[in-house]
Amino acid sequence: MPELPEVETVRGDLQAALVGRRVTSVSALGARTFRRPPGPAAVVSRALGRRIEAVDRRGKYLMVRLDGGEVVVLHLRMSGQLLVARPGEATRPHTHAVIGVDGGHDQGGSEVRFVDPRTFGEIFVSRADAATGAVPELCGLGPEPLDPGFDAAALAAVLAGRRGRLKALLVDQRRLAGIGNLYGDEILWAARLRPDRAVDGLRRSEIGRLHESMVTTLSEAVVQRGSSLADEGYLDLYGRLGSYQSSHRVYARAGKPCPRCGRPVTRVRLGGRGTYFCPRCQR
DNA sequence: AGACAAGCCTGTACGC
DNA sequence: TGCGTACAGGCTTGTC
Repeated sequence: MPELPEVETVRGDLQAALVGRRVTSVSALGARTFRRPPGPAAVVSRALGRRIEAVDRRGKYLMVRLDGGEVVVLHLRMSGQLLVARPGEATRPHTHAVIGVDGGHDQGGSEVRFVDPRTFGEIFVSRADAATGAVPELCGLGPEPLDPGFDAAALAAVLAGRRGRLKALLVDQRRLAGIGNLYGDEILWAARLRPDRAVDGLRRSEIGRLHESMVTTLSEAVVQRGSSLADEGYLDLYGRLGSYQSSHRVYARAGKPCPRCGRPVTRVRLGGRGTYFCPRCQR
C-alpha cells in the first residue's frame, strides 16, 4: 500500500524520466481507473501533445504537470503501480492506462504504464491554480509532514481541538497528508505513544516526540525507497523493491519482540485497521 | 472456502 | 442543535 515514502520514490523516478518529454499517446483502458470526472476522454484530449514540466506529490497523490496548466493526477491506492516500459513490450495483466512520451529508449520513446489489480487507484485530469499550482480536488488534504515549515508547533496546531485516538488522526488525510496504516504504526512506535491515546490528552513533550518521529521515520523510509512487503505489490518505476521493510519495528510483526524492550508486539483492531504496537514501551 | 489486507468514500449512530 | 468522531459497509483481487 503505497504511502508517502513510496509515492515520493515513484515521484522522483517519474520526475527524472519524464520532465521535458512530450506526451505522444494516452490509452485510457480501465473505466474504473478513470471514474472521477471529467473522465477518460478528458485525460486523453487534455494531455495529448503537452510537454511535461514537473512531477509533484501531494499526500499520496502524484501530479504530472503539463504545459498550459493541465495536471494529470494519479493515486495508486492499494495495489497501483507505475512502471516504465518500451513501446511494444508485453503488457502485464491489469494494465489500465498507458502514457507514451517521446525520447528515451534510444529515441524510440517510452511508456509509463499504470497497473492496478484491485482497481482502487485512479487517474484524472485537472487544472492547476495559476498562482499557487494547487489542484482544486486536493485542497482538502492536510499539511505535508516533510514540508520544511511543518515544525512541532504546526503539528500542535493540527492536533489542537481534536478528539479521538491518535492513530485515527495520523492516518486521516484531511489532518495530515500521506501517512497510512503502515507508517502510522511505525511513527507511533518511534514516538513511544500508544495508537489509542486520546489526542486531547497529549503533553507538549509528547507532541514534540511525535513530530520528531514523524519526520525521521518518513525521511528514512524515503531514503530506503519505501517498503515492499511480501503481500503487497509495491515496486518503483523500474520494478525494483524498496528496502525499508527491513527497518519495520512493529508493522505486521505481531508476537515478535519489540526491538526496544523485547516484549511481543501486539496487534489490535483500531478503526477497522490492523494496528501493531508495543504495549510496554508505547504509552 | 472464506477471511483478510488496504485507502478512501458514504451512510448512520452517538456523544460532548 | 450540530459538529466531529466512530464504525460498518462497499469497492476489489490475490493470498493464506
